[in-house]
Amino acid sequence: MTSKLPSTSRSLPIALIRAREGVMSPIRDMLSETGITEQQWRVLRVLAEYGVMDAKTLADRSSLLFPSLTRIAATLREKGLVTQTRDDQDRRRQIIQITPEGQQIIDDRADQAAQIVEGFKTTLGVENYETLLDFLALLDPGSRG
Amino acid sequence: MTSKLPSTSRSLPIALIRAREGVMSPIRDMLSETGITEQQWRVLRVLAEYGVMDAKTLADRSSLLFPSLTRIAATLREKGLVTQTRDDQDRRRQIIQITPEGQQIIDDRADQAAQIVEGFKTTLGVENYETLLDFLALLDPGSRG
DNA sequence: GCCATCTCCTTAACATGTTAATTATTGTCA
DNA sequence: TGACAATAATTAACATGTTAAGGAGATGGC
Repeated sequence: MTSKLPSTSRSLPIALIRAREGVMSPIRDMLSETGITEQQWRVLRVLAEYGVMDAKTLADRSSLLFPSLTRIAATLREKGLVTQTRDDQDRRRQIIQITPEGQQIIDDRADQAAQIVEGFKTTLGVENYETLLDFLALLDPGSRG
Repeated sequence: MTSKLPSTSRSLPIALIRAREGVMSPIRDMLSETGITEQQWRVLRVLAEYGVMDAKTLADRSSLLFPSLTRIAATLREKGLVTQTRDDQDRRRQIIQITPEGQQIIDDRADQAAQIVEGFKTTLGVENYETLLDFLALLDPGSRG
């Protein structure tokens, strides 16, 4: 088979990068006032949604590699937005929990973030938006059978 | 308006990250043998497709921020995969060109990379694949009206 | 020509992505 | 039990993402 590469203007990886940049740009603008990064925001959101959990689960749910999460957790601890304690049953595990201060950041920005998302739903149309999420899930090996 | 954030399991930014990871993982595996990174590959591909160009255009077409491109170009120069010369007409501009060694890397892996892409087309179906690219373009402010 | 301004590029500083090595703890099985 | 494998987390090293600042060259109005 002598297939040829698609033009970079029609490349899936590049399209994913550009779409991500388009989506994250207004979110980053919103977060710039809070002093936390996009990834720190993501970790706090997962903790707010699911509650306390161990670091490995948190990394998975936040779509972060473990070394990244280790650093981000340290930063969030310094900011007083999460606490980290060792699990007594399995002393390898670190249990991470959001603090009231961390929860406050989520609460303060949830509406604004939701409106940004609504804007993209409007851009694509609600039906296309859901279809897009389905297609993206198919590209994620973690959500395929 | 008291909108609520979508669950992180149905979050567009996270879905984009996970999809990108799913797509790039096999490409990174392929590139690991060559000693170049995903971004260096992207730069070489753009240069191979469009030919010689200035650094700003290269950054745009590669979807890289300028500071990143500066570093990547330096790395590729050290590897002997590109050359960089100052533009005589506009001495602010840096002209970047792929070398035969750089072109060889593209040529050696083009078929393999194309087959990886074909795999995703099969996963989604050709029609859905094209629809996905269209949706992603709508999220990219650089390609909207 | 001169100055303000803009553009292209580089550098710096910090955060994250990525892979590999290391440590501490737990689980397994002969 | 004791050796060995597996797991959770950290650390290290290097590349990139991101924002801000700075340097060099071009541009336009006066």
